[in-house]
Amino acid sequence: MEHVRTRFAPSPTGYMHVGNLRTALYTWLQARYEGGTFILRIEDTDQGRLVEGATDVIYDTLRATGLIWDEGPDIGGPVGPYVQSQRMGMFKQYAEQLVKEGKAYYCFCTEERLNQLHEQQAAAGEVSHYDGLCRNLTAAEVAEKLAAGTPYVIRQKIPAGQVAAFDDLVYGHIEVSTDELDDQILIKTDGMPTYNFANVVDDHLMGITHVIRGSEYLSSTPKYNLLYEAFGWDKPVYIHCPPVMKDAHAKLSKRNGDASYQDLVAKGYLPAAVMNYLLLLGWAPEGEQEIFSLEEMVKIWNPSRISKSPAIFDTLKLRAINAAYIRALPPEEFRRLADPFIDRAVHRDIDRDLLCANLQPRCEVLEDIPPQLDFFDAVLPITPDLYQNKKQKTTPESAKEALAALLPVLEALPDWNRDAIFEACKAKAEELGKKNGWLLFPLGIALSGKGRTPGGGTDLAAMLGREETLARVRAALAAL
RNA sequence: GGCCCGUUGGUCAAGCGGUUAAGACACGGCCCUUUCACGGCUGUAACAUGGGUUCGAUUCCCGUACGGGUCACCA
Repeated sequence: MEHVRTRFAPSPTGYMHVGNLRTALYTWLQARYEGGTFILRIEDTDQGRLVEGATDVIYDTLRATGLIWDEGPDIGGPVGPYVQSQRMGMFKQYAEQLVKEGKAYYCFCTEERLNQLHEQQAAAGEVSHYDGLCRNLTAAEVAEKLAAGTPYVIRQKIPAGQVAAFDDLVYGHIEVSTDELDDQILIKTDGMPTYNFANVVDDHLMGITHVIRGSEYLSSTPKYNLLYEAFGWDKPVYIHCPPVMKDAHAKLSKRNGDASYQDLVAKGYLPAAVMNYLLLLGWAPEGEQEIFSLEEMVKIWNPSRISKSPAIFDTLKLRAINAAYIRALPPEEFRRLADPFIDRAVHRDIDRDLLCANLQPRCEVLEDIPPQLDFFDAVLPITPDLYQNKKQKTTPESAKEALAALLPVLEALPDWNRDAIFEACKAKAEELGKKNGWLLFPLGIALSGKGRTPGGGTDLAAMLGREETLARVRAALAAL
Protein backbone atom coordinates (compact mmCIF):
# COMPACT_ATOMS: atom_id res chain seq x y z
CA MET A 1 0.00 0.00 0.00
CA GLU A 2 1.04 3.58 -0.59
CA HIS A 3 2.58 5.55 2.20
CA VAL A 4 -0.14 6.88 4.45
CA ARG A 5 -0.20 10.61 5.12
CA THR A 6 -2.79 12.24 7.34
CA ARG A 7 -3.21 15.82 8.39
CA PHE A 8 -4.67 17.74 11.27
CA ALA A 9 -5.65 21.20 10.09
CA PRO A 10 -6.92 23.34 12.95
CA SER A 11 -7.69 27.04 12.93
CA PRO A 12 -5.77 29.03 15.51
CA THR A 13 -8.72 30.12 17.64
CA GLY A 14 -6.87 30.32 20.93
CA TYR A 15 -8.26 27.18 22.52
CA MET A 16 -8.45 23.49 21.72
CA HIS A 17 -11.97 22.17 21.59
CA VAL A 18 -12.16 18.56 22.77
CA GLY A 19 -14.05 17.56 19.64
CA ASN A 20 -11.13 18.86 17.60
CA LEU A 21 -8.70 17.13 19.87
CA ARG A 22 -10.52 13.86 19.31
CA THR A 23 -10.21 14.39 15.56
CA ALA A 24 -6.51 15.08 16.06
CA LEU A 25 -6.17 11.84 18.03
CA TYR A 26 -7.94 9.76 15.40
CA THR A 27 -5.92 11.42 12.66
CA TRP A 28 -2.69 10.78 14.50
CA LEU A 29 -3.68 7.17 15.18
CA GLN A 30 -4.55 6.61 11.55
CA ALA A 31 -1.06 7.68 10.55
CA ARG A 32 0.79 5.88 13.31
CA TYR A 33 -0.87 2.50 13.07
CA GLU A 34 -0.18 2.45 9.35
CA GLY A 35 3.39 3.57 9.92
CA GLY A 36 2.55 6.75 8.06
CA THR A 37 3.16 10.45 8.39
CA PHE A 38 1.18 12.87 10.53
CA ILE A 39 1.12 16.44 9.29
CA LEU A 40 0.11 19.63 11.03
CA ARG A 41 -1.29 22.38 8.86
CA ILE A 42 -2.45 25.65 10.35
CA GLU A 43 -5.52 27.06 8.63
CA ASP A 44 -5.25 30.71 9.48
CA THR A 45 -6.96 32.30 6.51
CA ASP A 46 -9.85 33.56 8.57
CA GLN A 47 -8.09 36.76 9.50
CA GLY A 48 -11.07 38.00 11.44
CA ARG A 49 -10.64 35.20 13.91
CA LEU A 50 -6.92 35.60 14.42
CA VAL A 51 -5.89 35.43 18.04
CA GLU A 52 -2.49 36.24 19.48
CA GLY A 53 -0.57 33.17 20.60
CA ALA A 54 -3.23 30.88 19.25
CA THR A 55 -0.81 28.76 17.27
CA ASP A 56 1.16 28.05 20.42
CA VAL A 57 -1.99 26.68 22.02
CA ILE A 58 -2.15 24.15 19.21
CA TYR A 59 1.53 23.24 19.53
CA ASP A 60 1.37 23.00 23.31
CA THR A 61 -1.74 20.85 23.31
CA LEU A 62 -0.45 18.39 20.75
CA ARG A 63 2.88 18.10 22.54
CA ALA A 64 1.31 17.67 25.97
CA THR A 65 -0.98 14.95 24.69
CA GLY A 66 1.76 13.20 22.76
CA LEU A 67 0.36 13.77 19.29
CA ILE A 68 3.70 14.55 17.72
CA TRP A 69 3.67 15.67 14.11
CA ASP A 70 6.23 14.74 11.47
CA GLU A 71 5.78 17.78 9.28
CA GLY A 72 4.49 21.19 10.25
CA PRO A 73 5.05 24.95 10.33
CA ASP A 74 7.74 24.80 13.02
CA ILE A 75 9.74 21.85 11.69
CA GLY A 76 9.01 22.18 8.01
CA GLY A 77 8.87 19.28 5.60
CA PRO A 78 8.94 18.51 1.89
CA VAL A 79 5.55 19.97 0.98
CA GLY A 80 5.52 23.27 2.85
CA PRO A 81 4.68 25.88 3.70
CA TYR A 82 2.39 24.41 6.36
CA VAL A 83 0.62 27.64 7.20
CA GLN A 84 -2.27 28.16 4.86
CA SER A 85 -1.99 31.94 4.66
CA GLN A 86 1.46 31.45 3.13
CA ARG A 87 0.04 29.30 0.35
CA MET A 88 -2.50 31.75 -0.97
CA GLY A 89 -0.74 32.70 -4.18
CA MET A 90 -0.84 29.32 -5.81
CA PHE A 91 -4.52 28.54 -6.05
CA LYS A 92 -5.65 30.76 -8.85
CA GLN A 93 -3.52 29.02 -11.43
CA TYR A 94 -5.11 25.71 -10.55
CA ALA A 95 -8.56 27.20 -11.05
CA GLU A 96 -7.49 28.75 -14.34
CA GLN A 97 -6.20 25.40 -15.49
CA LEU A 98 -9.70 24.08 -15.00
CA VAL A 99 -11.13 27.02 -16.96
CA LYS A 100 -8.82 26.21 -19.86
CA GLU A 101 -9.99 22.64 -19.81
CA GLY A 102 -13.61 23.73 -19.87
CA LYS A 103 -14.27 22.38 -16.36
CA ALA A 104 -14.70 25.76 -14.76
CA TYR A 105 -15.74 29.23 -15.91
CA TYR A 106 -15.59 32.88 -15.11
CA CYS A 107 -18.72 34.22 -13.52
CA PHE A 108 -19.44 37.93 -13.57
CA CYS A 109 -22.73 37.86 -11.73
CA THR A 110 -23.05 40.62 -9.21
CA GLU A 111 -24.02 40.20 -5.63
CA GLU A 112 -27.26 42.04 -6.35
CA ARG A 113 -28.24 39.65 -9.11
CA LEU A 114 -27.44 36.68 -6.93
CA ASN A 115 -29.50 38.03 -4.05
CA GLN A 116 -32.37 38.72 -6.38
CA LEU A 117 -32.12 35.25 -7.81
CA HIS A 118 -32.21 33.66 -4.39
CA GLU A 119 -35.18 35.74 -3.38
CA GLN A 120 -37.09 34.67 -6.46
CA GLN A 121 -36.22 31.06 -5.83
CA ALA A 122 -37.27 31.34 -2.22
CA ALA A 123 -40.57 32.94 -3.25
CA ALA A 124 -41.19 30.11 -5.67
CA GLY A 125 -40.45 27.63 -2.92
CA GLU A 126 -37.33 26.37 -4.61
CA VAL A 127 -33.97 25.57 -3.13
CA SER A 128 -31.66 28.47 -3.79
CA HIS A 129 -28.95 27.69 -6.25
CA TYR A 130 -26.89 29.39 -8.91
CA ASP A 131 -28.70 29.32 -12.24
CA GLY A 132 -25.58 28.94 -14.37
CA LEU A 133 -26.03 32.16 -16.31
CA CYS A 134 -22.32 32.73 -16.94
CA ARG A 135 -21.78 29.16 -18.01
CA ASN A 136 -23.00 30.06 -21.44
CA LEU A 137 -20.94 33.16 -22.02
CA THR A 138 -19.05 33.07 -25.31
CA ALA A 139 -15.29 33.33 -25.33
CA ALA A 140 -15.61 36.80 -26.80
CA GLU A 141 -17.95 37.95 -24.05
CA VAL A 142 -15.63 36.65 -21.41
CA ALA A 143 -12.60 38.28 -23.00
CA GLU A 144 -14.45 41.57 -23.23
CA LYS A 145 -15.51 41.58 -19.59
CA LEU A 146 -12.08 40.52 -18.46
CA ALA A 147 -10.49 43.30 -20.50
CA ALA A 148 -12.94 45.77 -18.97
CA GLY A 149 -11.81 44.69 -15.53
CA THR A 150 -15.19 43.37 -14.49
CA PRO A 151 -14.96 41.60 -11.13
CA TYR A 152 -15.42 37.87 -11.37
CA VAL A 153 -15.29 34.60 -9.52
CA ILE A 154 -14.36 31.22 -10.92
CA ARG A 155 -16.96 28.51 -10.60
CA GLN A 156 -16.67 24.83 -11.26
CA LYS A 157 -19.02 23.26 -13.79
CA ILE A 158 -20.97 20.56 -12.03
CA PRO A 159 -22.36 18.05 -14.53
CA ALA A 160 -26.13 17.70 -14.39
CA GLY A 161 -28.06 14.51 -13.88
CA GLN A 162 -25.21 12.40 -12.60
CA VAL A 163 -24.70 10.50 -9.41
CA ALA A 164 -21.77 11.48 -7.23
CA ALA A 165 -20.89 8.60 -4.97
CA PHE A 166 -18.16 7.81 -2.53
CA ASP A 167 -17.35 5.30 0.16
CA ASP A 168 -16.70 6.55 3.64
CA LEU A 169 -14.82 4.26 5.96
CA VAL A 170 -17.33 4.97 8.71
CA TYR A 171 -20.59 5.79 6.97
CA GLY A 172 -20.26 3.44 4.04
CA HIS A 173 -21.49 4.07 0.52
CA ILE A 174 -23.12 7.44 0.00
CA GLU A 175 -24.72 8.67 -3.20
CA VAL A 176 -26.08 12.05 -4.12
CA SER A 177 -27.36 13.50 -7.36
CA THR A 178 -25.20 16.22 -8.88
CA ASP A 179 -28.42 18.16 -9.38
CA GLU A 180 -28.25 18.85 -5.65
CA LEU A 181 -24.91 20.53 -6.08
CA ASP A 182 -24.28 24.14 -7.03
CA ASP A 183 -21.60 25.28 -9.43
CA GLN A 184 -19.26 25.94 -6.56
CA ILE A 185 -17.02 28.95 -6.36
CA LEU A 186 -13.34 28.14 -6.47
CA ILE A 187 -11.82 31.59 -6.54
CA LYS A 188 -13.48 34.58 -4.93
CA THR A 189 -13.66 38.11 -6.30
CA ASP A 190 -10.59 39.02 -4.27
CA GLY A 191 -8.62 36.33 -6.05
CA MET A 192 -8.43 34.13 -2.96
CA PRO A 193 -9.58 30.53 -2.96
CA THR A 194 -12.64 29.38 -1.08
CA TYR A 195 -12.02 27.12 1.87
CA ASN A 196 -13.20 24.02 0.07
CA PHE A 197 -11.03 24.65 -2.94
CA ALA A 198 -7.93 25.47 -0.92
CA ASN A 199 -8.49 22.35 1.11
CA VAL A 200 -8.62 20.03 -1.85
CA VAL A 201 -5.60 21.56 -3.52
CA ASP A 202 -3.59 21.61 -0.30
CA ASP A 203 -4.49 18.05 0.57
CA HIS A 204 -3.46 16.88 -2.86
CA LEU A 205 -0.24 18.85 -2.90
CA MET A 206 0.63 17.52 0.52
CA GLY A 207 -0.07 13.98 -0.56
CA ILE A 208 -2.80 13.39 2.00
CA THR A 209 -4.13 9.85 1.66
CA HIS A 210 -6.68 9.79 4.48
CA VAL A 211 -8.95 12.68 5.32
CA ILE A 212 -10.31 12.48 8.86
CA ARG A 213 -12.82 15.15 9.84
CA GLY A 214 -16.22 15.79 11.36
CA SER A 215 -19.42 14.46 9.83
CA GLU A 216 -20.53 17.99 9.01
CA TYR A 217 -18.36 17.57 5.92
CA LEU A 218 -20.22 14.49 4.76
CA SER A 219 -22.56 16.57 2.62
CA SER A 220 -19.81 18.46 0.88
CA THR A 221 -17.60 15.47 0.21
CA PRO A 222 -19.16 14.82 -3.23
CA LYS A 223 -18.09 18.33 -4.20
CA TYR A 224 -14.57 17.65 -3.03
CA ASN A 225 -14.51 14.52 -5.12
CA LEU A 226 -15.75 16.31 -8.21
CA LEU A 227 -12.76 18.58 -7.84
CA TYR A 228 -10.34 15.66 -7.51
CA GLU A 229 -11.93 14.18 -10.61
CA ALA A 230 -11.71 17.42 -12.57
CA PHE A 231 -7.98 17.54 -11.89
CA GLY A 232 -7.54 13.83 -12.38
CA TRP A 233 -6.05 13.47 -8.90
CA ASP A 234 -6.28 10.42 -6.66
CA LYS A 235 -9.00 10.79 -4.07
CA PRO A 236 -8.20 10.26 -0.42
CA VAL A 237 -9.87 7.75 1.85
CA TYR A 238 -12.56 9.52 3.84
CA ILE A 239 -13.13 8.92 7.51
CA HIS A 240 -15.93 11.06 8.91
CA CYS A 241 -16.48 11.23 12.65
CA PRO A 242 -19.78 11.80 14.44
CA PRO A 243 -20.14 15.00 16.45
CA VAL A 244 -19.40 15.31 20.15
CA MET A 245 -22.54 16.50 21.88
CA LYS A 246 -23.30 18.48 25.01
CA ASP A 247 -26.68 16.75 25.27
CA ALA A 248 -29.09 15.05 22.91
CA HIS A 249 -29.71 18.28 21.01
CA ALA A 250 -26.70 20.52 21.21
CA LYS A 251 -23.18 20.02 20.03
CA LEU A 252 -20.47 20.61 22.55
CA SER A 253 -19.21 24.12 22.08
CA LYS A 254 -17.06 26.64 23.83
CA ARG A 255 -20.18 28.35 25.10
CA ASN A 256 -21.39 25.16 26.70
CA GLY A 257 -18.39 24.97 28.98
CA ASP A 258 -15.92 22.19 29.62
CA ALA A 259 -15.27 22.15 25.92
CA SER A 260 -11.65 23.07 25.88
CA TYR A 261 -8.67 20.94 26.68
CA GLN A 262 -7.10 23.83 28.54
CA ASP A 263 -10.09 24.11 30.89
CA LEU A 264 -9.93 20.43 31.67
CA VAL A 265 -6.24 20.51 32.44
CA ALA A 266 -6.69 23.55 34.68
CA LYS A 267 -9.24 21.60 36.66
CA GLY A 268 -6.82 18.80 37.20
CA TYR A 269 -7.57 16.30 34.47
CA LEU A 270 -4.49 14.49 33.25
CA PRO A 271 -3.68 14.78 29.54
CA ALA A 272 -3.39 11.01 29.14
CA ALA A 273 -6.77 10.51 30.79
CA VAL A 274 -8.42 13.05 28.53
CA MET A 275 -7.00 11.33 25.48
CA ASN A 276 -8.12 7.96 26.79
CA TYR A 277 -11.65 9.25 27.29
CA LEU A 278 -11.68 10.90 23.88
CA LEU A 279 -10.58 7.64 22.29
CA LEU A 280 -13.66 5.96 23.75
CA LEU A 281 -16.02 8.75 22.81
CA GLY A 282 -17.35 7.47 19.51
CA TRP A 283 -15.05 4.52 19.15
CA ALA A 284 -14.88 1.15 20.85
CA PRO A 285 -12.10 -1.40 21.11
CA GLU A 286 -12.71 -5.06 20.42
CA GLY A 287 -12.02 -6.33 23.92
CA GLU A 288 -13.16 -5.15 27.30
CA GLN A 289 -10.09 -3.18 28.27
CA GLU A 290 -10.77 0.54 28.48
CA ILE A 291 -7.57 2.06 29.77
CA PHE A 292 -5.01 2.57 27.04
CA SER A 293 -1.76 4.43 26.68
CA LEU A 294 -1.09 6.17 23.39
CA GLU A 295 1.24 3.32 22.39
CA GLU A 296 -1.46 0.76 23.08
CA MET A 297 -3.99 2.78 21.12
CA VAL A 298 -1.77 2.65 18.07
CA LYS A 299 -1.71 -1.15 18.24
CA ILE A 300 -5.47 -1.62 18.51
CA TRP A 301 -6.65 1.25 16.32
CA ASN A 302 -9.22 0.40 13.68
CA PRO A 303 -10.98 3.31 11.98
CA SER A 304 -13.94 1.23 10.86
CA ARG A 305 -14.94 0.86 14.49
CA ILE A 306 -15.74 4.56 14.73
CA SER A 307 -19.41 4.99 15.62
CA LYS A 308 -21.88 6.62 13.26
CA SER A 309 -24.07 8.23 15.85
CA PRO A 310 -23.39 11.34 17.92
CA ALA A 311 -21.85 10.84 21.36
CA ILE A 312 -22.68 12.89 24.41
CA PHE A 313 -19.66 14.13 26.33
CA ASP A 314 -20.03 12.61 29.79
CA THR A 315 -18.02 14.38 32.45
CA LEU A 316 -18.80 11.63 34.94
CA LYS A 317 -17.12 9.03 32.79
CA LEU A 318 -14.20 11.34 32.14
CA ARG A 319 -13.84 11.76 35.90
CA ALA A 320 -13.84 8.01 36.40
CA ILE A 321 -11.13 7.51 33.83
CA ASN A 322 -9.14 10.39 35.25
CA ALA A 323 -9.48 8.79 38.69
CA ALA A 324 -8.02 5.56 37.34
CA TYR A 325 -5.05 7.50 35.97
CA ILE A 326 -4.55 9.37 39.22
CA ARG A 327 -4.56 6.15 41.24
CA ALA A 328 -2.02 4.62 38.90
CA LEU A 329 0.41 7.51 39.37
CA PRO A 330 3.67 6.86 41.26
CA PRO A 331 3.39 8.60 44.67
CA GLU A 332 6.11 11.15 43.85
CA GLU A 333 4.36 12.08 40.66
CA PHE A 334 1.04 12.47 42.43
CA ARG A 335 2.71 14.62 45.05
CA ARG A 336 4.17 16.85 42.35
CA LEU A 337 0.79 17.31 40.68
CA ALA A 338 -1.14 17.67 43.92
CA ASP A 339 1.12 20.21 45.61
CA PRO A 340 -0.24 23.29 43.84
CA PHE A 341 -3.77 22.25 44.72
CA ILE A 342 -2.79 21.59 48.34
CA ASP A 343 -1.17 25.03 48.41
CA ARG A 344 -4.53 26.60 47.68
CA ALA A 345 -5.97 25.28 50.94
CA VAL A 346 -3.14 24.52 53.35
CA HIS A 347 -0.59 26.99 54.67
CA ARG A 348 0.45 25.18 57.81
CA ASP A 349 3.38 22.80 57.85
CA ILE A 350 2.07 19.25 57.67
CA ASP A 351 3.27 15.85 56.54
CA ARG A 352 2.40 16.16 52.89
CA ASP A 353 3.58 12.73 51.85
CA LEU A 354 1.19 11.19 54.32
CA LEU A 355 -1.54 13.55 53.17
CA CYS A 356 -0.93 12.60 49.55
CA ALA A 357 -1.05 8.90 50.35
CA ASN A 358 -4.54 9.55 51.69
CA LEU A 359 -5.52 11.96 48.95
CA GLN A 360 -4.55 9.84 45.98
CA PRO A 361 -7.47 7.43 46.20
CA ARG A 362 -9.76 10.27 47.24
CA CYS A 363 -9.74 12.54 44.23
CA GLU A 364 -10.96 11.93 40.73
CA VAL A 365 -9.79 15.32 39.54
CA LEU A 366 -7.08 17.38 41.22
CA GLU A 367 -9.48 20.22 41.87
CA ASP A 368 -11.27 17.88 44.27
CA ILE A 369 -8.36 18.39 46.64
CA PRO A 370 -8.73 21.89 48.17
CA PRO A 371 -12.30 21.48 49.48
CA GLN A 372 -11.21 18.43 51.44
CA LEU A 373 -8.50 20.32 53.27
CA ASP A 374 -10.34 23.29 54.74
CA PHE A 375 -9.87 22.08 58.33
CA PHE A 376 -6.10 22.32 58.29
CA ASP A 377 -5.84 26.09 58.34
CA ALA A 378 -9.00 26.78 60.32
CA VAL A 379 -10.42 24.99 63.32
CA LEU A 380 -13.96 24.21 62.30
CA PRO A 381 -16.75 24.29 64.87
CA ILE A 382 -17.81 20.82 65.91
CA THR A 383 -21.49 20.07 66.18
CA PRO A 384 -22.10 17.29 68.71
CA ASP A 385 -24.23 15.19 66.41
CA LEU A 386 -21.20 14.61 64.22
CA TYR A 387 -20.13 12.15 66.88
CA GLN A 388 -23.37 10.25 66.48
CA ASN A 389 -22.59 7.17 64.41
CA LYS A 390 -24.62 4.00 64.51
CA LYS A 391 -22.09 1.77 62.83
CA GLN A 392 -19.23 2.89 65.07
CA LYS A 393 -21.57 2.77 68.06
CA THR A 394 -20.58 6.27 69.02
CA THR A 395 -22.54 9.14 70.57
CA PRO A 396 -21.47 12.55 71.89
CA GLU A 397 -21.28 10.92 75.31
CA SER A 398 -19.17 7.99 74.19
CA ALA A 399 -17.00 10.40 72.25
CA LYS A 400 -16.25 12.32 75.40
CA GLU A 401 -15.28 9.06 77.04
CA ALA A 402 -13.14 8.06 74.10
CA LEU A 403 -11.31 11.36 73.79
CA ALA A 404 -10.68 11.43 77.51
CA ALA A 405 -9.15 7.98 77.26
CA LEU A 406 -7.13 8.93 74.22
CA LEU A 407 -5.63 12.16 75.48
CA PRO A 408 -3.18 10.64 77.99
CA VAL A 409 -2.18 8.01 75.47
CA LEU A 410 -1.29 10.66 72.93
CA GLU A 411 0.39 12.86 75.50
CA ALA A 412 2.62 10.01 76.54
CA LEU A 413 3.55 8.90 73.05
CA PRO A 414 7.33 9.07 72.51
CA ASP A 415 7.30 8.85 68.72
CA TRP A 416 4.86 10.91 66.71
CA ASN A 417 4.20 9.03 63.51
CA ARG A 418 1.24 7.35 61.95
CA ASP A 419 2.05 3.76 62.86
CA ALA A 420 3.08 4.55 66.41
CA ILE A 421 -0.07 6.55 66.99
CA PHE A 422 -2.28 3.86 65.53
CA GLU A 423 -0.65 1.05 67.51
CA ALA A 424 -1.00 2.95 70.76
CA CYS A 425 -4.64 3.75 70.08
CA LYS A 426 -5.37 0.21 69.05
CA ALA A 427 -3.85 -1.10 72.26
CA LYS A 428 -5.98 1.32 74.23
CA ALA A 429 -9.12 0.14 72.46
CA GLU A 430 -8.31 -3.46 73.29
CA GLU A 431 -7.66 -2.54 76.88
CA LEU A 432 -11.07 -0.88 77.05
CA GLY A 433 -12.72 -3.80 75.30
CA LYS A 434 -13.95 -1.50 72.52
CA LYS A 435 -13.68 -1.65 68.76
CA ASN A 436 -11.14 0.61 67.05
CA GLY A 437 -13.90 2.70 65.56
CA TRP A 438 -15.43 3.52 68.89
CA LEU A 439 -12.19 5.13 69.97
CA LEU A 440 -10.85 6.52 66.72
CA PHE A 441 -13.93 7.79 64.92
CA PRO A 442 -14.34 10.57 67.51
CA LEU A 443 -10.67 11.45 67.11
CA GLY A 444 -11.16 12.21 63.45
CA ILE A 445 -14.14 14.41 64.25
CA ALA A 446 -12.27 16.18 67.02
CA LEU A 447 -9.32 16.96 64.79
CA SER A 448 -11.23 18.06 61.73
CA GLY A 449 -14.74 19.04 62.66
CA LYS A 450 -15.85 17.00 59.65
CA GLY A 451 -17.45 13.65 59.10
CA ARG A 452 -15.43 12.98 55.99
CA THR A 453 -11.72 13.52 55.87
CA PRO A 454 -8.75 12.41 53.79
CA GLY A 455 -7.54 9.86 56.31
CA GLY A 456 -8.71 8.46 59.63
CA GLY A 457 -8.14 9.89 63.09
CA THR A 458 -4.60 8.63 63.45
CA ASP A 459 -3.62 9.81 59.98
CA LEU A 460 -4.90 13.27 60.76
CA ALA A 461 -3.06 13.27 64.07
CA ALA A 462 0.16 12.33 62.31
CA MET A 463 -0.32 15.04 59.69
CA LEU A 464 -1.15 17.78 62.17
CA GLY A 465 1.71 17.01 64.52
CA ARG A 466 1.72 16.52 68.27
CA GLU A 467 1.07 20.08 69.46
CA GLU A 468 -1.82 20.84 67.17
CA THR A 469 -3.36 17.42 67.75
CA LEU A 470 -3.26 17.69 71.50
CA ALA A 471 -4.63 21.23 71.38
CA ARG A 472 -7.54 20.18 69.17
CA VAL A 473 -8.35 17.12 71.27
CA ARG A 474 -8.36 19.17 74.45
CA ALA A 475 -10.56 21.81 72.86
CA ALA A 476 -12.99 19.22 71.58
CA LEU A 477 -13.09 17.54 74.93
CA ALA A 478 -13.82 20.82 76.67
CA ALA A 479 -16.65 21.52 74.26
CA LEU A 480 -18.40 18.24 75.00
C1' G B 1 -38.31 22.76 2.70
C1' G B 2 -34.72 19.44 -0.66
C1' C B 3 -30.74 16.14 0.10
C1' C B 4 -27.55 13.18 3.45
C1' C B 5 -26.86 10.65 8.15
C1' G B 6 -28.32 8.55 12.70
C1' U B 7 -31.72 5.86 16.67
C1' U B 8 -29.35 -0.91 21.83
C1' G B 9 -30.15 0.51 29.62
C1' G B 10 -29.59 7.49 32.44
C1' U B 11 -24.45 7.94 29.57
C1' C B 12 -20.38 5.62 26.42
C1' A B 13 -21.10 1.35 23.85
C1' A B 14 -20.41 -4.60 22.07
C1' G B 15 -23.35 -7.08 18.65
C1' C B 16 -22.94 -7.66 12.33
C1' G B 17 -29.96 -13.82 11.11
C1' G B 18 -30.52 -18.17 16.10
C1' U B 19 -26.84 -14.88 22.37
C1' U B 20 -29.32 -15.99 29.27
C1' A B 21 -28.41 -8.90 24.35
C1' A B 22 -21.29 -8.11 26.56
C1' G B 23 -18.43 -4.46 29.20
C1' A B 24 -17.54 0.49 31.37
C1' C B 25 -19.54 4.91 33.96
C1' A B 26 -23.57 6.28 37.10
C1' C B 27 -27.12 4.21 40.73
C1' G B 28 -28.63 0.29 44.89
C1' G B 29 -26.90 -3.68 48.25
C1' C B 30 -23.02 -6.59 50.70
C1' C B 31 -17.82 -7.33 52.26
C1' C B 32 -13.26 -4.83 53.83
C1' U B 33 -12.42 -0.72 57.19
C1' U B 34 -10.10 4.46 62.56
C1' U B 35 -14.46 8.62 58.70
C1' C B 36 -14.81 9.01 53.54
C1' A B 37 -12.65 6.74 49.67
C1' C B 38 -9.90 2.71 47.22
C1' G B 39 -10.50 -2.56 46.41
C1' G B 40 -13.68 -7.13 46.00
C1' C B 41 -18.62 -9.29 45.20
C1' U B 42 -23.52 -8.42 43.66
C1' G B 43 -28.27 -6.13 41.90
C1' U B 44 -31.81 -2.74 38.93
C1' A B 45 -31.90 -1.13 33.92
C1' A B 46 -31.93 -1.33 26.74
C1' C B 47 -32.78 -3.15 20.94
C1' A B 48 -37.69 4.32 18.86
C1' U B 49 -42.18 2.56 16.02
C1' G B 50 -45.28 0.03 12.10
C1' G B 51 -44.98 -3.19 8.10
C1' G B 52 -42.44 -6.78 5.31
C1' U B 53 -38.32 -10.80 3.90
C1' U B 54 -37.18 -15.36 6.66
C1' C B 55 -38.25 -21.51 9.86
C1' G B 56 -36.28 -17.42 12.84
C1' A B 57 -35.08 -10.66 13.26
C1' U B 58 -31.66 -6.02 17.69
C1' U B 59 -29.20 -7.55 13.11
C1' C B 60 -31.75 -7.32 6.05
C1' C B 61 -35.69 -4.08 3.15
C1' C B 62 -39.64 -0.18 3.18
C1' G B 63 -42.59 3.45 5.73
C1' U B 64 -43.34 6.59 10.25
C1' A B 65 -41.60 9.34 14.42
C1' C B 66 -37.72 11.75 16.67
C1' G B 67 -32.75 13.79 16.42
C1' G B 68 -28.46 15.68 13.80
C1' G B 69 -25.90 17.63 9.47
C1' U B 70 -25.91 20.39 4.92
C1' C B 71 -27.73 23.58 1.20
C1' A B 72 -22.58 31.09 1.25
C1' C B 73 -17.79 35.15 -2.78
C1' C B 74 -17.41 31.57 6.16
C1' A B 75 -13.86 28.76 7.39
